[in-house]
Amino acid sequence: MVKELPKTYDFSENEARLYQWWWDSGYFKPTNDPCEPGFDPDKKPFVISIPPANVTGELHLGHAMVVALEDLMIRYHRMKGEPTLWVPGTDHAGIATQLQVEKMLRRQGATRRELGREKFLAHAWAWKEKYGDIINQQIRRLGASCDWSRERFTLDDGLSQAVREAFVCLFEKGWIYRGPRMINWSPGLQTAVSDLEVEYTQEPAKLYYFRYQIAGSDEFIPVATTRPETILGDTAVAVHPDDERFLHLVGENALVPILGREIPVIADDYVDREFGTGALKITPGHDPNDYEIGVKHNLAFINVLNKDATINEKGGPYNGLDRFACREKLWADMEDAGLVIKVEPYMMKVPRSQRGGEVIEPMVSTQWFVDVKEMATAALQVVREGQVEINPGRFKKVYYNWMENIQDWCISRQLWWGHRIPVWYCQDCNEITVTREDPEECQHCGSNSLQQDPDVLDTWFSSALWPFSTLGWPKHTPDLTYFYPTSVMETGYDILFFWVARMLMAGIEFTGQAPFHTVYLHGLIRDEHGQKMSKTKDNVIDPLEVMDALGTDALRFTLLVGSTPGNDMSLSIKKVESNRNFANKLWNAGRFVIGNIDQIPPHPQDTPEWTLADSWIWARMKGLRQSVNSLFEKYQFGEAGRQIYDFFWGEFADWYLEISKDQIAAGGDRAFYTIQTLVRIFDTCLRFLHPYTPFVTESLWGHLSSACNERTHHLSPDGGWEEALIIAQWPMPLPMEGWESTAVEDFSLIQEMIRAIRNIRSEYKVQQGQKIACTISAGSLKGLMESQSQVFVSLAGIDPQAFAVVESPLEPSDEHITLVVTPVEISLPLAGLVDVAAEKERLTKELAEAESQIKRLEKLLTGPFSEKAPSQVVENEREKLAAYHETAARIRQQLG
RNA sequence: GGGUGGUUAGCUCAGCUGGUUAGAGCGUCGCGUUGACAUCGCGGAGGUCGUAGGUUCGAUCCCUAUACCACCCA
Repeated sequence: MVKELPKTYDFSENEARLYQWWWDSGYFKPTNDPCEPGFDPDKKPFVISIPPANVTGELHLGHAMVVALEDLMIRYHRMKGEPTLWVPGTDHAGIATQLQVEKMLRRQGATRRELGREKFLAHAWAWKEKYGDIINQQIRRLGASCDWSRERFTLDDGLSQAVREAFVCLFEKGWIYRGPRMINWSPGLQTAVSDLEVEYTQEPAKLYYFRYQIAGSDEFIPVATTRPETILGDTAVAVHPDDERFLHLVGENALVPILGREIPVIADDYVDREFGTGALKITPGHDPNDYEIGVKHNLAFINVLNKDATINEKGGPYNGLDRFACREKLWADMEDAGLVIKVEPYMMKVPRSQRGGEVIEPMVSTQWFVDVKEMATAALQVVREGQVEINPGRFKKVYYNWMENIQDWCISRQLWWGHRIPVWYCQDCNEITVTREDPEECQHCGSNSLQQDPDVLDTWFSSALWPFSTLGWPKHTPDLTYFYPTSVMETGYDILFFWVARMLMAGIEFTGQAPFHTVYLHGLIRDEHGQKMSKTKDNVIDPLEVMDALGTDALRFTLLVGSTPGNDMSLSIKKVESNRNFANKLWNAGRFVIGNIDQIPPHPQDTPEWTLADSWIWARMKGLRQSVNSLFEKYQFGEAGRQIYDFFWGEFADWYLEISKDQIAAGGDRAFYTIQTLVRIFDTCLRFLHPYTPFVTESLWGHLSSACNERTHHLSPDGGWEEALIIAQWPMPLPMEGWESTAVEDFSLIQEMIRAIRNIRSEYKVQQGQKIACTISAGSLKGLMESQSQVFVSLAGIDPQAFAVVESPLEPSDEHITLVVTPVEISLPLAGLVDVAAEKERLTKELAEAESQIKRLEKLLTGPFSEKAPSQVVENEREKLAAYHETAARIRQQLG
């Protein structure tokens, strides 16, 4: 006897316990492990490396989406019996973590610079030790079935070695170089950032018009700029070569306002004659476009900014002023000097830091870069040739476009937290030494006065190696040999360039193989009105709060079923609530099934005589098995989940469960085979749902399997009950046997009839419990209808004493309501209730509808349709027409 | 400037190789609670699938143009 299950599903009681049990039982580890005895290298594994979360970060919905999708894939493949590995881990997140540690230090009254590098790093590690596991605990709460014994961190020794190896390899190939280039400088963070870390926002600004005086002349060139402070770094004035207004001035010198420095007037067709005044000031030191022109015309490069974006000594009287204060001051001075023409309001794209939002300054600075051209070509090729699939496919275009126009990657960061650049400068010969092991002496002159480059690498440099560095690369470990390349890379489309593209480049370069065969990209999660979630809008949904309130399963199901690949989704608590309800519905259906197991007779007396409902639900389940499996193969997890949901709730719970009550009450073989069917269908539902809602399904399945085991082996699935649902066999499609479509058609008719009766009961306000009489005119379907009498009695509230089936058509009568459900008619003698006029109207309306359909179909079938459309389609329409003819005839007869 | 996605019921979204009466959840309206489930059941209302053309026997779906929204790249 099974213990009584509570009336509502209590997720809080199950989640942590089940998770621990799964882990303790070793289910998260690959079944075929190259480090264990009995390993079979020929079995194909399914492998995912998790997108590493920021080690000091907190769980947000983006993580929840990643985990839900990846855990779904992992659990699905595990249930299919494949050796499955999901590698978890975290990222040191250079800037983010360093900022957090600095913030903490500031509260303690210390700064990074005061402490010095070593002490600061000690604090950072301490911080990581303290907070670094929070995110992993939160990921566990989502049910992530990753192999925690293989957890990695980007600053681990092994991964650091991988970074070192990768850097040295690229350096030796000549693809890593150091030099002054235009970069994006973040004054607040005091570091360079890559192009990808800069966002451009459209903002109202001003366009400043002023005079560029020509030296030794009264003439001037009017120029416009959005950033007057950069005037201090101007090294030319450019005009268009065809611009007759200024052509005579080319070759002359212009005077930089206030500073009085002389700079050349040059001609270049880069100048847009339509924009501003048609002439351009050139600041090669502080504008990417001007930089190009500066290189082309061999202009001087003047950097007028300090690292904190104050003006340096090149700015003369403005030395020490903040960039924006300088803008004001310089402009005021120019006004006094009579150089100002006008100021206009102007919308401009302002470059802002992706982190923090401060205005980024383009600046020439000496940094380390990777020349990625060759790697990009290779990474482009694997996608073009289909070795790597990107899903949804439209992102291929985006990927191509990016890869084809890729720029060199600035990889040095002026931070302390990260992988230090493995380059040593010799104090004696000025040569550099780049080695895999920390060098004792200069490779060139043997001197031991070496100084390591102070900078660290972009965090994405180590992330790019993630799929193989986590498996042991550069060592040839058993894990790397067996599990690499991995299978699917699942992540948000927002990091396609940041990460996916770079992993492909690095993977091919360092291992000779693309790191995965499939890229699956999900969308962003927005609030219920499609707005981006942000703290300022106060519309952030915290996944932890949602899990506390409604359960992990509800959140996961919502994320998985509410989204389509690559598309953003709107999330609302209401949606999660309705999926919490779904979990509860599952629970209660489970209570019913489990609670009935002890009603099953020990043995069947005979071979099964299936009822229509039995056959129908089994046929529908077979359809579901095919559909779900084919959808999973196409990564259509949302649609698959929806279909399982609909089947479970709309067909199994709403119909079969109700019918099963009578069939169980009948006892004997009827009860035996009904309970067997209930168990089998419910078991299959749990298996299908497990990747979506692992906790409630595992919990129920445990109760189900033990109840069945205690009762009889007749309830066991083929192969018996596994020890846990997480490792139970995934339901594969079953071959069709030919009887299925008839069962589905017949039962659909019964459903339609029952709905028609319920509808009329509702319209005529018949009390819920009141049984009514019913006569069915069934023609050749008399046998079928008689066999379903109990179904009508139970589901349509029919009085069993007054249920009759006749072959002949029904006589029209004012005492009865007649429902035409072709090919049958139902007569309900609602004594005293029948509103004759209303009935006439209802039937007339139905007739009109049928006639209009007849008209439409006749027109269709006499037209070119019947010749051009496939015969099956035409046949379907013919059958419909015939049915409408029949319906119309029956209604006409009733109308008299 | 180049590109991508979206526009379907009051709201949020499905609808995957074009098949002829377009689905769900939530909301809404009516009825209903002593044995699986009120975190529920039964029933109803609600959409000329952004607009205009085109292809086709047939278009929410394909093509062209266009409007609006969002995003990406420069």
